[in-house]
Amino acid sequence: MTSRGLEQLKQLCNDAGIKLTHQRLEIFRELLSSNDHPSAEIIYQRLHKKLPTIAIDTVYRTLATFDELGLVRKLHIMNERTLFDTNLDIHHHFICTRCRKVEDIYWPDFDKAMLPESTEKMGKIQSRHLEMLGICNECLSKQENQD
Amino acid sequence: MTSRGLEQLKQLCNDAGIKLTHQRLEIFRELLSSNDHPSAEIIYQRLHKKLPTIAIDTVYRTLATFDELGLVRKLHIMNERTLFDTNLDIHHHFICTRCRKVEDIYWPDFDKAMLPESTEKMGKIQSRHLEMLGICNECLSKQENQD
DNA sequence: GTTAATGCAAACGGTTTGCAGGGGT
DNA sequence: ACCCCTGCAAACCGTTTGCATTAAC
Repeated sequence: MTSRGLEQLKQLCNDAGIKLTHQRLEIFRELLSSNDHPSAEIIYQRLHKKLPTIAIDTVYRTLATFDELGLVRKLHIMNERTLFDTNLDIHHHFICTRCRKVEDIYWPDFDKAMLPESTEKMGKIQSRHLEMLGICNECLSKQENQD
Repeated sequence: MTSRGLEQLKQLCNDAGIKLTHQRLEIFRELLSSNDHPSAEIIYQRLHKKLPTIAIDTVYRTLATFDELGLVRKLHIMNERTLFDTNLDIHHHFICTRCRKVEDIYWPDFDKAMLPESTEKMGKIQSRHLEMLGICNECLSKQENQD
């Protein structure tokens, strides 16, 4: 959600004909400052300090709205709760199978690469997303310390 | 689940020290004949004709066991129920966002390709999985017919 | 003032678990 | 005979929905 400001939210709400409520603004602000890939639950917890009356279903509803507006993208990784990606640039993900951390990966050469012919025959491809599973350095070093 | 037979299941159960029950055998047999990516529910429904007394939780438990044995692989796609992949060869997926069909894609050149340096620095990568989202030809032609 | 959005609570759906009885070794 | 596995039912947990109230326009 880099390089976007609160002004843009106002504009987007206007264009979409929906109201710019206090909750939407605060959830947007929270997403702006998120560098990770938070779940609805995590966003709710972080927001709860500032907005003690906010309900978890409002967070879900707002994230669904933001998804429709193209402000966030849903991630379905492992069997966990849905994560929300605020980075709209074309990118991919490294996922630590141990601590479940998700990190963004940029690989422009791959994004430009032609797909195999067999794939093109299956239908019209709209996007490609690469998931790399492994163990992150943090977990690897923890493992060494245990030995 | 190509190129594997029931003999292998017997061997695997023996090695793992678990029992080769009627249910496990039938679920394995069902998976052998699956060319798609069925959910636990679908496997349950298909099996119900042959084994009317089988319970859905047995299907879940058995699939979890098979996952541990490396006989199937879980797929977490869109926000749906978990799908089970019986194809253990290295491959990727084309996913139709309209009808939610999942098709296997082989791309050996990509499997051999070096990852960007930044990725290697994040940790030890164990596998990579590519998801291509789009509209399948079947859905595309349905769309044309509607016009 | 009108209408859409929120908060609350209850429902939902896929998946998991505790337990007692049954089947494989 | 032993004990793991199954079937049944109930719990579980993330997410969604119905409804009355509240707040944005």
